[in-house]
Amino acid sequence: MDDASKEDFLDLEKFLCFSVYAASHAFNRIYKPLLDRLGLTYPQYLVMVSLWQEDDQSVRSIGQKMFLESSTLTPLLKRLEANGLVVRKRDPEDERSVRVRLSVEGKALREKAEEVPACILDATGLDIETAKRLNRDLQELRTQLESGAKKL
Amino acid sequence: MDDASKEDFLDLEKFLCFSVYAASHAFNRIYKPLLDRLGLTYPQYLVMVSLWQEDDQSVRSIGQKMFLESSTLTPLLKRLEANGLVVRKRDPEDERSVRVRLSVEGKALREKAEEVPACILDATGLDIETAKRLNRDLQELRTQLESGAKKL
DNA sequence: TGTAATTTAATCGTGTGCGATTTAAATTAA
DNA sequence: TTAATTTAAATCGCACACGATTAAATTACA
Repeated sequence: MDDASKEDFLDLEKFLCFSVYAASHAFNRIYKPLLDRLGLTYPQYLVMVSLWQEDDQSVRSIGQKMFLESSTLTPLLKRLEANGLVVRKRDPEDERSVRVRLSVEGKALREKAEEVPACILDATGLDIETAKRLNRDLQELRTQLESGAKKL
Repeated sequence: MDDASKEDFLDLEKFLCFSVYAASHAFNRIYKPLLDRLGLTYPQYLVMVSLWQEDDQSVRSIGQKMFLESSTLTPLLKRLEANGLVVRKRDPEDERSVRVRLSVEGKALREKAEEVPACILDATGLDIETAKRLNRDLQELRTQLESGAKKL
């Protein structure tokens, strides 16, 4: 590797991983004022979105969709429960599993949350098509990284 | 908004923010085994990359490049110092500022870290051109989000 | 000159995230 | 049927990440 390439490898701006990292934080920051009004954090909001799409999921199911461990989800779900948005209950069919259900308040919050995605899309400054393309590329990237993880 | 669009807005997979969020975690996970060998976490690695590119920076300077607050950086830098990779010292010219310098060990670690970016690029399964394009798109997105943040 | 405003790190509290371990329940094997 | 294995959550320790606040140094300016 020549010196120029070495410099390239050390230029933070050229790190794809860094761009993803920084963009993720930027999203977090832009969501914050909107989600504060709903009394949600960003990961909590994503869990609620998942539950609005499909109520009554197991912790495991939510974890698979969000790529999170129970060690992350359990405390988060407990906080949502403490805030009265969901109810956690062992599945009588399989006592290992915990079902997460929306409460009345949790369902009601959906109305207030409906304006959020449009606000965000607006803030990205992207047209729908570009957003969709970027979305696809990132999903592919994530899939690749997950399959690549085994080799390292 | 008709019902179909409403469903769209609730499909987690269609959330650009979620794709970024998930890809960011995926990067984190794939870096872990590589960085464990160097005794670094992922954010610590990014700080080291910044210092390898330009040694002797203030906390402020690192924060600006990485879009992080001192509340995040100070403990992280203290850990790097505890591990003998950097030295933190008040700037005699301006006592408000803290200069962060690589130690001999910190400089030496660069050799061992040189193989990392190639491993990662390989794991993304992307060719250089696609990686560069995605990188540019994400940088633009971040810039947009930052300027959009003021409006919300 | 002296006081107000600004800048820079650090500190604190809250909430993720993850790996390793633990506990309990369910499934499979012997 | 018991025993071994697997699975699902929860728990624990550690490391970010941020907002709010604080303390100290510097700068602005009246």
